[in-house]
Formats: sequence, C-alpha cells, structure tokens
Amino acid sequence: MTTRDALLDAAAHVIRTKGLARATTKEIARASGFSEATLYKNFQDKEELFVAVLRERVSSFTPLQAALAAVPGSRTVRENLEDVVRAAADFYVASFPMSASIYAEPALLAAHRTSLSRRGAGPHLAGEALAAYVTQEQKLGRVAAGVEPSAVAAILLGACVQYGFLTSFAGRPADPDEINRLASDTVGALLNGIAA
Amino acid sequence: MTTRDALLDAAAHVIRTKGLARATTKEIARASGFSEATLYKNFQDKEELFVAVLRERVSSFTPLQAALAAVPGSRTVRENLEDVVRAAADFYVASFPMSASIYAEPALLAAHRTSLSRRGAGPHLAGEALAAYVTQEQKLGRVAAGVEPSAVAAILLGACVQYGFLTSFAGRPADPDEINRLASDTVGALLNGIAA
DNA sequence: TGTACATCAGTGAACGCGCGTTCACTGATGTAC
DNA sequence: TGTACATCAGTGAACGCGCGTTCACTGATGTAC
Repeated sequence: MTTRDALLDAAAHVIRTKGLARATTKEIARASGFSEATLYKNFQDKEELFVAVLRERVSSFTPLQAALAAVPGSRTVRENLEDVVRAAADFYVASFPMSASIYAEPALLAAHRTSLSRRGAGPHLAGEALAAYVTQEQKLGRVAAGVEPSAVAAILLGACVQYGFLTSFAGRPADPDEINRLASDTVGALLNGIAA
Repeated sequence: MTTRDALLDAAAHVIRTKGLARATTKEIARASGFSEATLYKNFQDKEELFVAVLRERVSSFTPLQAALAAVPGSRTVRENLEDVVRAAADFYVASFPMSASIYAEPALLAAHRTSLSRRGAGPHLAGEALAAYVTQEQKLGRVAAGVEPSAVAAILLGACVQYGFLTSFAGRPADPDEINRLASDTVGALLNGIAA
C-alpha cells in the first residue's frame, strides 16, 4: 500500500468516526502513522485530500449496477427491483453521513461537484441506470407502457435515500430485516398500485 | 424582535449562506449587529445556539401537515397525495442543506437528537402522519386494503428527500414545474401500479 | 568492490491565524425616599 | 422633583488553543565510475 493510500484510508476513517468537522490534518496524520508534513508532500492542501477521499473512498454505485446487471427480461421484475432496493439501501446507509457532511462546507461541495462532472460521474447516475432498466422492461412488455421510468427510479431510490437519512439520524445501524421489508413493501405497492 | 431572535435569525442566515463550517461566532455576531459577547450573554455556548437554531429556525413539517389536513375522504386520493408531494418537495429542498450539515458534527447531531426527542419530535413524524392518512383512506375504501401504509409514506416522502438531495447537490434551486411533474408522475405510478 | 554523490520519502518543530470564550467595563433605565 | 443607588443589555479588547501549513533537516537507497 502506498503512503498516499494509507493517508486516504486514514482520512476516510477519521471522517467516518469523528465527523468531517473533526477530521483535522493532525488527526488524519496520527491515524495514518505518518507526519502532517508527509500529508502535504502527497496532497497540495486539505481540500485536495478530501476531494480525493470523496472520489476514491466513498464506494460508488457498483453494487447497484451489479444488481441491475440482472439483464432486463431475466427472472421477474419484482425480484430484480427488490434486489435493487436492497443494494441501494445498503449503499445509502453506508454513504449518507459522509455525503451529507459535505453540505457543511460549500467550497468542498463545489470542488467535489467539479471533480465528479469532469469524470462524467454524479449521484444522478443511479437514477438514470434504474430508469434505463425500466425502459427496457417496458419494451419487453413486463412493465406497463404508460409509466414514467424516471418516476419509478425516484420512488425506489428515494425510499432508500430516506431510509439512509433516517437511520443515520437516529444513530441506528442498517437492519437487514428492515431492509427486506422495505424492499418487498415498496416494490409490492408499486407493482400492484394502491388504488382501491 | 428580541436580541435572542436577532441572533437566531443571523445564525440561520449565516449557516444557509456560508455553510455550517463557516458559521463562526464572529460571523454570526457581525450579521446580527451585536457583539460576540452579547451572543454569549444569550446562549451558554455555540452548541446551544446551534441547537436552538435547529429547533426554532428550521421550518417544521407544518406545510406537510397542512396538506394532510385535507381530511381523509375529501377530494380524490390522487389530489391529496399530489399536494403532499408538492409540499414535501418544497420543504426538503429548503431544509436539506442545513439538515445534512449536521452529519459533519456528530456532537451537534447528538444534541439535536436529544432536543427533538425530549419534545417528541423528529424527522420520522412526517412519514407517520402520511401513513396515518393512508390508513384512514383504506378504512374508507379509497386505498387498496393490502397496501402497507408505511410503504406509501416511504415511497412518496423518499422521492421528495431525494429530490432535495439532488437539487442541493447540483446547486440548483427548486423548480415548480419539475416538482409538479414529480408529483403527478410518482403519484400516478403509485396509484395504478407499474405491472404490465 | 569502494567511494562520492544525487535522490527522495519522511520528519520535528515551528509559524501565523482565526477560532470560541471571557473579562472588566459603560451607559441607559428603573426605583426608593 | 432631585438624588443616590441598583439593575441590566451590551461592548472592546484580549485570552489561550488548535488549526492548516511550511521550513530546514535526516537517513536510507540508488547510481556512476
């Protein structure tokens, strides 16, 4: 492992355990086992370190994309969507506190936004991937034609984001049973509709 | 307006415009027109000020509850739910950055949590209120019996939370047209179901 | 193989700055007689 | 009404501290001949 990786790991760990506001260069250096001076040999300043952490240490949507890799037409729509909800709920619970922290520092948010858009990345991609899946299923006749795919994405991912928000707020860890229920209840209501 | 109110307004304004991390006692004092010493005459320390801001200056769910006040059985379920989505989307767009900031300072989050629970308040109440409305409509036969009310709440409020998250992240303001579309698309998909 | 030098990852100690907080004070207003 | 004192909202200036950052330095490793 390179020194740079050790510093990134240490920074991510400190941010997660003490919060962004308490993630000082001294604290990160101590956690990494290197000196603060070494931190500045590897990163131009603290902001560059943080942007690198956000880019390289906040797990991306790969688990969700893996769940979607169950190609359209395979299994049932219900099974596929429930898998998506489970993966997304885990993902948002894990990443919500760190992603949310960024709103405390608008300069960091702006830098992160720039960094993401330069790579064509961003939090909207998850919704687009899910909407694309729904569109495919519509073409295959497994989802009703009148449905707006982006609405399905907003509904399912929204429920997961909110679950991440609420559990983090309450200081509770993710509960697999709760997540299973969330997946079957939301997908169930959405598939059949709630109209009497 | 009391001095205390002026300080709370100033603090809320600074947090919203410069971010929680840049909301220093000096900055807040300057924005209020009073001295830092006066700030400390009115609040024991910075944390007490911030908890008071969160309690007294982050608008609560009253708009959502007003939307729900359209009592069960009145108008159509579709109209009622679309009103809820519109109110909730506005609310989360406005409050997301400040609510999210709090994850940067775990000590402040814990203090806020304590403050809320002492008053029986908290972010889960919106979902419970919406679920209660759905339960009533079920009893009136206007919503299918098999539906889990909390799933409907998770779906609709989740979509709104996520909308707040994405617009704040992108630095875009809330767009009324977008919100109207969100309301009609999500409620539409949910009412009729998406199964082919 | 030995020697002289270059490179480079890493450091201890210090820097200035802005932070949250406190101090001793002022001056306007109220009150007792 | 006048006077002496108490109260109290508000302040300017300073405090120590921990922050992000930089400096001059060390010592291990590689390289030329």
